[in-house]
Amino acid sequence: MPDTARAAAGPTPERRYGNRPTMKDVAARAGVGLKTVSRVVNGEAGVSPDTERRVQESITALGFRRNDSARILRKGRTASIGLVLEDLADPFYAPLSRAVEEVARAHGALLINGSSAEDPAREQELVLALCARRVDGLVIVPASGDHRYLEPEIAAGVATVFVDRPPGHIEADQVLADSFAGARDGVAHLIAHGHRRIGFIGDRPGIHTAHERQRGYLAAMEAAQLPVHDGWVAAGTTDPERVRADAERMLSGPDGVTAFFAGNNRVTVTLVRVLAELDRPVALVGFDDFELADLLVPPVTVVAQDPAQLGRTAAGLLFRRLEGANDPPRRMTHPTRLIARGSGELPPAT
Amino acid sequence: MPDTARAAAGPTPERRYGNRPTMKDVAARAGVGLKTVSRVVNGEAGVSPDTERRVQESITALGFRRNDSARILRKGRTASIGLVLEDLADPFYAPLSRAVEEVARAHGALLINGSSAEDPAREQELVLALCARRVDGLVIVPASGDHRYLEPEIAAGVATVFVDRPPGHIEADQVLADSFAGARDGVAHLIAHGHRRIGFIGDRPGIHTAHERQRGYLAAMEAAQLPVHDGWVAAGTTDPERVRADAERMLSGPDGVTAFFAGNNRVTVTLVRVLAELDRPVALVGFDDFELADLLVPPVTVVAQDPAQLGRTAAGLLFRRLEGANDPPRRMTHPTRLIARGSGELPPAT
DNA sequence: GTGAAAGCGCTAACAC
DNA sequence: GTGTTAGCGCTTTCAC
Repeated sequence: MPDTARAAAGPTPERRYGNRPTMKDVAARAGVGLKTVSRVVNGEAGVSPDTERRVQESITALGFRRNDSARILRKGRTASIGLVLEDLADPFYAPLSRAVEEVARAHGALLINGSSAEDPAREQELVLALCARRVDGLVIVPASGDHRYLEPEIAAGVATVFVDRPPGHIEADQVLADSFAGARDGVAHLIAHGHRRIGFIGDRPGIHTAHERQRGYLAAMEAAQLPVHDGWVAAGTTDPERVRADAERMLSGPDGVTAFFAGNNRVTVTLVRVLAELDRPVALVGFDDFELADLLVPPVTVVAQDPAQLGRTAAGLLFRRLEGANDPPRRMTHPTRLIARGSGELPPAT
Repeated sequence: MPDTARAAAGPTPERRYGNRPTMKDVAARAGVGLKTVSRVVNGEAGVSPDTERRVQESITALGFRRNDSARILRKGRTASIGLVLEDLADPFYAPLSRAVEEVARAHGALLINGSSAEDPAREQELVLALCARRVDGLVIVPASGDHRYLEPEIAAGVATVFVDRPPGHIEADQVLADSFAGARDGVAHLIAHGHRRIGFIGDRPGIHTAHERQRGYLAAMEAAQLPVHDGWVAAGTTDPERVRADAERMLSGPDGVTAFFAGNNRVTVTLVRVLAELDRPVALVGFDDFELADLLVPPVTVVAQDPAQLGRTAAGLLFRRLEGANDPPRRMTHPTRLIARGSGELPPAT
């Protein structure tokens, strides 16, 4: 009985991957050696046209597809990178993720991604799972403040780039927006339009960007020699209930604030809702641009950053590393841009 | 020279994965057998506390992390699923993607995803790359109309679920929203508010959902015995310029439309912009809900579907298959929900 | 131009 | 409890 028949007939041995044919099967059916199949599959030279045809026929007939798991094991490169961020569905991170994907694609790599849900333990679990898969590199939007768990991985050669927020307690490439300057300029913009009592509502101050934006707010107030009352700064979750309660508190009383600076897009949206219910105009500048901001009434003035650009830069840096660049870790800071649309130019209510 | 020393010293052989230690290295350093290390790493029983401690120490010292590529090769399961959709960053698909991720996570699987950019060739390329990685299953939002290329993969046991749009020329599980009924009811809503000249602007009719929604529009008009002029139906890319041009054409002249039904969220948003520039009110109902729809002026009436729910259902179906369910492929249709907010209840301008 | 043999790092099966 | 062996499906090396 020739090999060809043996491969096709008989009691099929329990095979893995739902009984997929292997190169060996293809070789047997085509009556060639294993290596020849490998050559054809990988488009290597040194196969006669006739042999190649026979192998191709065998591949099609058997429905063969190369098993990249085995290939990866042998080659040591997975041609995949990992992306861990807070929430894939967040309108800020979705374009970042998409940009990373495009860069990966341009380099022939697949993207594995996961949402940390702002939970440090989950971030670590995801990152280490990706390392176990031997992704070639990682792009991380940190949820955790301590990344020493990554030291063995980085030492072992996993390229790592942090984006949007810096890593904790380790040195690594990072791509950030200038949160401090952005917030400072946004608040200065409100001050320039006559506001003296300005509230700041931000995300949890443990988050680097949130902290920086709060610093920016304080810097602008101080630069204008304006006092900041205790109740004017609120930081916590971006839960709408919390934001609403803080906003309403800041607005109450004769000394209520006449303007808000919102620390991120979720806070901004909640504030838009709160302010829409008031009978007096209250100014608003928000950090992060968002879709339809220009269609609201009044249109919302924002400090915009470009998430897709952050993602592109981070992924670019990552692939530079993968191609061998080994200069010291660098921090790249992207500027923000104030977009005046109306809500930030409202004068203080009298 | 004992094994321990041999592993640690001497001219390090060129190893892969950036010179990562293997179980063999861990075993040598701990002075135990390979299988014992495997047991400890995988939390299997049958290791004495003392041995376990030694192995753990060795793991930490060496910075060992199990190579899942090798594990996958051996076990035949990758504990990962693939998701291919149009655009990860689209506000409709991002929550779908996130929902699939959550279900995957609950089943201990990672998610590899890719954007097809509505390009059939790119969809196929991505899907086959995922199959080569031997993902356990696939969730696909089709860009292509012909999925026969998947036949060998499905035959080989790759579980596949289509979501948002049905597959072409193959049988497979599918999870859809009821586009036809949703559009029909949305248009009937406009008719109920007195409109007789209603324009439909949709996505390319080659897309299943776009086609169904157009059918729904026509069905509602016919049910009300309303004529549909040639110029009242426009289908094409969701490019804002195209949508704007079509809308302006439909609005012009004494017999211009008094209301629009928009085929998806991108069209809706462009129409909101166009209508905001007019000096007369024009009614609008859009397919797909979107953030801030309730804050626009007027608030936008929509036919809502729940993308996260679609994703959850699809992923749930996928894991049912992975757990062995082999009943015939099924189609699950989710109902849509009309949310009246104002723009769809405007009467026809006189 | 082609193929045989070794081995990537792990787990399964079985021995001790 | 612990270790040895074989082999997952591929690529690498080297011989023909």
